[in-house]
Amino acid sequence: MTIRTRFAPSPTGNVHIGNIRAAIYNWLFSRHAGGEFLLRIEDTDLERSTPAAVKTVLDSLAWLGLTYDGEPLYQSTQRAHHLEIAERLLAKGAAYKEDKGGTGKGECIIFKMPGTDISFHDEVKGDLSKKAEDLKDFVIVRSDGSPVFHLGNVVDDITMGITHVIRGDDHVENTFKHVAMYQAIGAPMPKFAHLPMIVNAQGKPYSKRDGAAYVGEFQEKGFLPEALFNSLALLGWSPGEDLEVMDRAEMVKLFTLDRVRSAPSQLDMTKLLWMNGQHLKRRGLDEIAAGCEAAMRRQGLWRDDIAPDYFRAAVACMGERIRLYSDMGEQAAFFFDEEFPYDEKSVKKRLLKDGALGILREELAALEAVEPFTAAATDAALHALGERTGRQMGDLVHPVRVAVSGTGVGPGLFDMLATMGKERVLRRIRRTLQTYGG
RNA sequence: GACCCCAUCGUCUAGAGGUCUAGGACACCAGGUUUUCAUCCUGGUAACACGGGUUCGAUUCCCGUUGGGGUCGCCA
Repeated sequence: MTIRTRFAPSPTGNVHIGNIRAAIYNWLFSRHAGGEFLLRIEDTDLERSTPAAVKTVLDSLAWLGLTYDGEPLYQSTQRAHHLEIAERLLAKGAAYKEDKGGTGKGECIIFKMPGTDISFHDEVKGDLSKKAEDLKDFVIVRSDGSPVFHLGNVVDDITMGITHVIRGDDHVENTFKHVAMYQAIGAPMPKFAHLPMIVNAQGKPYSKRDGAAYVGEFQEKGFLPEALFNSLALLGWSPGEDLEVMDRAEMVKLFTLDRVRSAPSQLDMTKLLWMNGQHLKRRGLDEIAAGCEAAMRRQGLWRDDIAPDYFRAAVACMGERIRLYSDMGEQAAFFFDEEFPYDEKSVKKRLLKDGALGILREELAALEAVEPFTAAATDAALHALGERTGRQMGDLVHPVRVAVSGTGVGPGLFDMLATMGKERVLRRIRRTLQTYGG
């Protein structure tokens, strides 16, 4: 029998990380078993389930590389079938009609619980059971004739041939109802696995107030999909042997449900950031440059006059200082903008002290003579100047750094100078001298 | 409130009765490398919620307490 799992989101316009984590586990589990991973769009709430909302789901899956088999099943197309099953349950006496009053008007169809205790084996939580008196009958078809979640969910899982239902912890209580339905319908029972919630520092369900809660937000911030994937997979699952940084293939190979924990866990943004850096290292310069460019466009920092080669060189120069694509725009915009701002503190500390401007003038002269303008050559020139004047390298390096970048922190100075090129460097130093030198 | 579930360093976790003076990672602290920052290297601080059992022996098994979470819709 082929293992078949599914992801069954109801499109609301946002895909929560807890939800996508469930998708990741379903995907990992089926790919590990050589089975299928199906997609079902639970779009019965027509108001919220707009084409745009569906697209958000599809985009999130695609971004994370969660490929699904076959075409997505839209639940709204199954309505007739749902109602047919409801009729059959009615005929069997497993359901009954009643006017419960209250919200609805008229009769609805109610599923009759069997009156016995119900138990099932959860693949991560173990044996779960509930007493008959704690189980209540529930509506499966509203008085307006529309099927309720429980009916559609179970019937669709049966028609799709789902063998493993892997979903969030918030569904455990529903599962007792679902188990009863499978029995009443006479369909083979899938295996169930309930995943712990992702919570915030207060132990409450993780929400966007805790940083970012939707897949799209992480994408916008410039996170790598494989880093989010890796981090989310590790929230509740561990392959053992102290393995942490993995690509999808490694996780597929190692993933098993019995190594999934049943305690809720917090998402730590700092560790996610570290994870992102780890995965960034595995990417090539071209990919990183492309990601940084996309991020800068989103940040409104991209300029069409940035030469591709210069951009790549600047990204390479920043090296591992880039942990997030958005870092390029936030930390290294000075590479491309001649109107870069000067950091006040750095100016005070490095330019307006102890004759620093005088040193900068000498350095300008020394750099003017450097040809070709390589990192090694500028390095040598400033070292020579240092020897000649008996100054520490620190006294020489900092004024130049602030003069060409406006900030006291950044890549290694000589690499940065070589990357910027002689013309740009000299121009910036001259302008700085004019601005602050009087 | 009722029912169900959960409980190892600040965080994510390893640990499936002795191998645990509890291991790893992030974060943090100290030192080193570096012109700055980041990276990198070395070292360090830091946890089995509590109380009872079971056992020769419990982080590991059982019960209770405490704490936390989930569910109690003609939402999904």
